[in-house]
Amino acid sequence: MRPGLVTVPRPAALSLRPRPRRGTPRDTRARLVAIAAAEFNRVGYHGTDSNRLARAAGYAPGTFYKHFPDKRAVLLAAYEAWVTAEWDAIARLVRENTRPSKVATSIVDMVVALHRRWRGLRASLRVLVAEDATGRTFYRRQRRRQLALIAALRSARDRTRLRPREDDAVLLYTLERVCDAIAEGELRDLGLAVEPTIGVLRALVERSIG
Amino acid sequence: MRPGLVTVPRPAALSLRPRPRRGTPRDTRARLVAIAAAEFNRVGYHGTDSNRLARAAGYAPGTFYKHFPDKRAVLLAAYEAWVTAEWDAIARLVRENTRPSKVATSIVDMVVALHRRWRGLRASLRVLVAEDATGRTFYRRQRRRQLALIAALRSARDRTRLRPREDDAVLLYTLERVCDAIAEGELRDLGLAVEPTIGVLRALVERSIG
Amino acid sequence: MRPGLVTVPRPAALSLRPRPRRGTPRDTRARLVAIAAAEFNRVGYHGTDSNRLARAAGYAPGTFYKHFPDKRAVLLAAYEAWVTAEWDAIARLVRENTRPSKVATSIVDMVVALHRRWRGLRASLRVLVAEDATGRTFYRRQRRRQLALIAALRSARDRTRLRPREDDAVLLYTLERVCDAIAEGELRDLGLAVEPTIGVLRALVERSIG
Amino acid sequence: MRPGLVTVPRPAALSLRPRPRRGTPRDTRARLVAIAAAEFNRVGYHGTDSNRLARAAGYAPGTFYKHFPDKRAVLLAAYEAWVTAEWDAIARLVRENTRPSKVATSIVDMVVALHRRWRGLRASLRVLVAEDATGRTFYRRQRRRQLALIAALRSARDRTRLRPREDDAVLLYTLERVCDAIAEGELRDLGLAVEPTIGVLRALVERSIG
DNA sequence: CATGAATGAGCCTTCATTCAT
DNA sequence: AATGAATGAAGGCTCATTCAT
Repeated sequence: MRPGLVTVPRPAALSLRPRPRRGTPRDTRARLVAIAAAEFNRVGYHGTDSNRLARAAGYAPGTFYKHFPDKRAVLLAAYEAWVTAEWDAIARLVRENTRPSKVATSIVDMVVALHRRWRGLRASLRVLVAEDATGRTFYRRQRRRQLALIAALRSARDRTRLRPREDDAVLLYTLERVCDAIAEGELRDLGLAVEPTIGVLRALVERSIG
Repeated sequence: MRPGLVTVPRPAALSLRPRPRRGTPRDTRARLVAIAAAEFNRVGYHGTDSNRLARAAGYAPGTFYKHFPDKRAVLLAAYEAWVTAEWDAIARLVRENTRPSKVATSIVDMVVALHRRWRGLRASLRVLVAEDATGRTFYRRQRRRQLALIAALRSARDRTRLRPREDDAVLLYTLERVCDAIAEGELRDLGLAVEPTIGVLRALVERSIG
Repeated sequence: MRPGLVTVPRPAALSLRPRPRRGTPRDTRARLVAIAAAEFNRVGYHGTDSNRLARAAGYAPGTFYKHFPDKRAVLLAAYEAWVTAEWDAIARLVRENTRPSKVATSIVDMVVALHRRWRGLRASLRVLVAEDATGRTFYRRQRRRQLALIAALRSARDRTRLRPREDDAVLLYTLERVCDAIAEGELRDLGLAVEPTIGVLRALVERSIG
Repeated sequence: MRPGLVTVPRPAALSLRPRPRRGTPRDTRARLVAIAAAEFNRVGYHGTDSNRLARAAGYAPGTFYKHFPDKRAVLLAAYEAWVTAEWDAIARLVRENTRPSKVATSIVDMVVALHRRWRGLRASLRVLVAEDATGRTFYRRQRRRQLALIAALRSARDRTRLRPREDDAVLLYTLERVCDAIAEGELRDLGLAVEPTIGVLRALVERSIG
């Protein structure tokens, strides 16, 4: 299954224009976010031109700025949708499986797949985090959510053992960084095998969950 | 001791001018790299403009382009100096200590310190890696060097045990990412304690070395 | 009658601003081309800077680049308008007159007048032809059009005699080069009389048409 | 025989350096002019960088400006050498032949060959003429010399018939322009045959001389 | 709600020229 | 005579953003 980021509403009626012009603000906004995710993913934050982005979504430049205060804002919206999708999926996997090793495997596999699919979007966000205070703040809020989620996931399984939250954070960073490296092709360029590396990650996650 | 990145040669003779007008290309280049490192560190890659950078180093814009083909090139030069300095320091620590736990501690402390001092420079490089193919290639070459270094360090201590290089890579990524998080203040924002996190890193490194 | 190159549309409504802020792209483009023609004519290709050009037309620099991919493109547009205007005029003269000597005289007079008026624009194009492959291609396309036009003009008058196209080309080059010399004041500097020279041209053209 | 523009003195002694550093001002100047001719011919006036030019001749940038007030001056020097060489050759041909048709043929052939060989240098001069008053003045002085030479050549053969100098000028312009067209490949792009065109030129020259 | 023409600050880069050695 | 490090004015082009319609 191709991991979709944002669901774009289909136009009710057919028209010659690529996209319907009038619509609810919600739909317009969703379309812009979806296109933005694809564009950032494809050419990066600075490689994405807000005018082109609007046109690609079937709108004029001005329309874009009616829905977002600035270019940064769409990236944050797109990224937030991405994080939400990722963690919904993870939560689902946890719910649907009981065996820790199975859970760990499917989580790592999914995270790798998502990072592969959205590596450009993630890189764009990293750029924003590096350059922009707002981006930074946003990013940390996401992290806090993730940390809370992890804690919740584990406490649902095992109420007695109390791992320090610092361990969770380190695991989170490791998972993220290594999956990025896999997605970017860094491992291959380093002459390293991907499967064993994924195996290392699975072991780490399993130990954390188990 | 504040870890310095590049040593700028002092002018041999005193002069009324703020900077010597003529010097060896080596010195000029070194000055430009030093200033560039500081500027990138302070305001990031896109926040640094090549004219200001040259002026800050005491030169005219054209001088900059006599020494570097473009803005990207100074960042790579500055970053390379940084990496070299970091790994020289690590190698020194390894050489000077015998007890694994002591080595691990001093390595982690030093890496944390360097990441703290040069967090903006590192972020700049990350931006370039995200946006530019040359930056990417350069980055991976650095990584390969690091991996080779790690392998060399360990084989010097223990020839029998063969850890897969994949483990080293994961450790490297973890160390880097977590140190960046510490340097950027992410941990604090997450309500996590820095010391225990550093403790986790020390343990990881020690296990890898020991 | 002063030969005009491009007619710039007047704004429909009066406004306090020196220029209308919004207009159809067609009008804006036409204004830019008209100003560009005048600027290139006045200070040459390298003497014209795109920002000043835009300002002279009442626009900001960015507006220029919304209408032309680069500076070269306006020159080509302006020159094309010029060539078209010139040959429309020539075709009109041919249509309106029957006596070959009359036709030859008015053609030469007009060409001299146009070259005088637009000598700087022509010189700018020559610079581009000398320096730029695209300029060269463009120039030759114009030439082909001219050659085709000449052939058409003559065949309309005299179907039997077949002059080789090489003769037409030589005539074209001669006419162009000598008119440029007149326009640039070369003849005067050479101590030559303009009228007799024009007489030579008339004779050549008449022989070609007759 | 490859038409040479400027004869460069050979270094008296062998050395590891590409060129001897010290020499008479005359030699240095000649070397610079020779290299400049080649560079302008290859990449045009604006495409030639005075620093590179100096280096190509084996000197430092400053040396160039010790011998020429500016970049323009070398172009003029190189072009003057070219014109002199061309007209020396023409004068020689006239002296060596008696039959007008033979003279005309060899003149046209040689002019075509020279224009082919030095088309870039000629184009560079045209650029300067278009953009620079000094270049213009210089160019006209050359023309005056040519006109005087033509008059001298003819009067040596035929003292009775007095062709107006205007005719000579028109012939000169035609010859020049058409040879440039041949050299630049314009004719080929126009689908015209070169040989017949050269034939037209020969006929014109012969009629003028005869 | 949507449009899209217009904005303009900003940035990188070039290259002819100088001058202290 | 030659050097070559340094200069700095200049200019082409981008793109996030605005605002009148």
